[in-house]
Amino acid sequence: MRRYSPQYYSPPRRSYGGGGGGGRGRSPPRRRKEQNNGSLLVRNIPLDCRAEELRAPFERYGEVRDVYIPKDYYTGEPRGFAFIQFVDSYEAAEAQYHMNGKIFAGREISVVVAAETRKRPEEMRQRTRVREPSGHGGRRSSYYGRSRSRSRSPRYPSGSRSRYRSRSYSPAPRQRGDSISPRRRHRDNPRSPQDLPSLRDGDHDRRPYSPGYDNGAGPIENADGYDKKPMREDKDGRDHWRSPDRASRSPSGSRSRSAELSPPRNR
DNA sequence: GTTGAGCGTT
Repeated sequence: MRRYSPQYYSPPRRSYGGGGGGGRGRSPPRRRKEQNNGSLLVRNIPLDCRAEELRAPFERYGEVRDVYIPKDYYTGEPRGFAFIQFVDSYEAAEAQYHMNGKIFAGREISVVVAAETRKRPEEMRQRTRVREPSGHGGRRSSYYGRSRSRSRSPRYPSGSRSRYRSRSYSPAPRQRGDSISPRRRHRDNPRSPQDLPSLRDGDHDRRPYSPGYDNGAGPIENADGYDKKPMREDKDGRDHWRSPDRASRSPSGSRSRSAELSPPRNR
């Protein structure tokens, strides 16, 4: 058995001077070809900052593959930081070095190298949801006050696989000649015979995502007192709306744990 | 091929 000598081992702190918690020291102190995966973490960005706006200054240093602004899973509010994934990690490092401490939108942003690639919902679940120790019923959700205002209902997360996916990311700008799908064969589209007529019309600006920034003021809010359901009420809409547990519900009436894993409903 | 619920702030 090899035991680690009690030598003075300093915990891996942020190696890259993110100056702010970036890097997280998750990366081992080992010298690697690149100390990043091409992902940068940008902190201190305005909440109403758009991915495109962020991408612009960063693209100067390299090709940005993706820009992602994580939002609260439950509230849907931006958290004030963003991830910028570069195609080349070297460029990412350059961008990090140059953009770190730069003034963006009147704020000094901190750019650090991201730890790793994005996390999966599964990981997120464990992360955001504290797993209570089995045995004792000590239910203590002492993680950050995530569900601060649960007035708003989440955009129907993965659980509902709805197409309402709020993608606040802006995919890499595809240069012409490299179209992802030159011809999309529509299998059956009874609803819209034409698939996005004005989408690829000339040099239209790439607007892959229209977030709930509609009015800028509030994301998506139905505080009008109007209890409008986000989900579609189309006739076929409810057809989709089929609880998974309902179909596979055990005859014994045992509650599917799907409900437990499911995010907190609005009520 | 992907995945967006990413390391965070009051």
